[in-house]
Amino acid sequence: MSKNKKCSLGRQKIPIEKIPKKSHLQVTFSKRRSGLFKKASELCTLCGVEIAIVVFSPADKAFSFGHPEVESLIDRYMTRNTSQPHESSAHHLVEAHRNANVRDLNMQLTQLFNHLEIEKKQGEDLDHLREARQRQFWWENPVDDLGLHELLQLKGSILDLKNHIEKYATKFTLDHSNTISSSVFGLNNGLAPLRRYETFEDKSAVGIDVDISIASSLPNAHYITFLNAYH
Amino acid sequence: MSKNKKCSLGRQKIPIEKIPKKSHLQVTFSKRRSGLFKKASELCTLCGVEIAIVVFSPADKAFSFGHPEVESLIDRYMTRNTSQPHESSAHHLVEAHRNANVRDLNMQLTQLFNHLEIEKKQGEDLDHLREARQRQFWWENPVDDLGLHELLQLKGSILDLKNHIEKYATKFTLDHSNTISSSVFGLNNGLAPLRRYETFEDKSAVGIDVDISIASSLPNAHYITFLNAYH
DNA sequence: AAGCCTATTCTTAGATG
DNA sequence: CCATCTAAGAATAGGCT
Repeated sequence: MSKNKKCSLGRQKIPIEKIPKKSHLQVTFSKRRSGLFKKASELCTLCGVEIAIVVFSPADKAFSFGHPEVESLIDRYMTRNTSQPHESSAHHLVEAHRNANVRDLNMQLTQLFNHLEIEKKQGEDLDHLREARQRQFWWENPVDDLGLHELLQLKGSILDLKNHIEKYATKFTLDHSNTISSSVFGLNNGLAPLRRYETFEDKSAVGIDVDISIASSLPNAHYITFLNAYH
Repeated sequence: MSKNKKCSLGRQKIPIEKIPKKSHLQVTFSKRRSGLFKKASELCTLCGVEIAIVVFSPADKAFSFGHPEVESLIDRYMTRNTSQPHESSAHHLVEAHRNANVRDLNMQLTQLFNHLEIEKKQGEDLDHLREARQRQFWWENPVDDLGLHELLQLKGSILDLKNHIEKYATKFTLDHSNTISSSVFGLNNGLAPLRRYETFEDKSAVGIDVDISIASSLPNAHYITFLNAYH
């Protein structure tokens, strides 16, 4: 509580551009981040809306705000946003920065450009998805769509699999009463005891398994199943 | 430009609680949303950080702001956040609302409670993941870990599959020169022509496919593959 | 880094076009 | 719905602790 002279000039106007001084930047980041989260919180209560914010600091540290919770909102966003054109993002970006200065306009441009790329990528992904489906059920296609080569390959794979299984079946009968602890999986990292395997009740379910087996081996299988899960 | 009297009382203080009047709420939502996005934009440029915001209106309409883009930031958040405890979210929630009123404190409580549930769910999910892995490769387990029942079921499934394939192979030889257009898939919605199937070059790859086939049919397979893709 | 202070700038409630 | 005006209220830069 120093009461000498005017100890502060009060708030100074600063240009909206990258703050050069690092210590200064850190303080501003902290203060404005709090402000942002507070504004978000107020918007939540005032208007009864749901908001998720994710911030990555320059040091790549993650900060987040979410009401009711970040994850569920992200899920909701992904479901609708990855499957249909997101007019809202582009539209409201524009409306949000109606009075924006040149720097903000630049950022809008960047974002719109990114959106373009995303849309393009989405289109390609849809193509890949279709391609993958095609491959996934290719052996259910009308046979005249398949070459002899493919059918021979399929037969070979199935024979391989049959041999694989028969090997284990044989081993089972020979090796019936042996007890070796199963350390085959490197997954049990002491977090919890592996639960014992539960029997398959439904044989037909196993049959269905085999039907979709080939999808799992596609190079982009992870992405495809991700899309499936969120569509 | 009415210059009669004092035409405006200026800004009035409003309590931070749900606005009852709907038209009023809509205006406030629009204004404050713009303000929030502007603040976010300024924080981006001032501190060189990356921010994603997702807002769901009461009418469940989605608005978003993102620099550089919402999706990539969400991905980054998910990768690190779903695999390790998110101290930042809880911690900074508290710090952000240091001067919060009772309502805000309530919201914090809600969020922390949600976090608890998420952590619990995460733990359960990890368990399920391990369980699923166990099932996924169950037929690669040492045979003494499998019951006779399971081995018989597996044999049955494989025979089914073999018959399935042989049916198509037979159809192929009988039906060789026939040409039916393949409208088997309801997926080609006029967006792009379906690309022709490309031949499998590697027979061993098909063998591997079958190895992981059973995973795709688990009830929670989508979730599992999602986790795989994002870890 | 976290809190406080203060002068100043920024945001926005309410009314109006 | 969108823009504008006004003045009160809120946020915050800079400084200090």
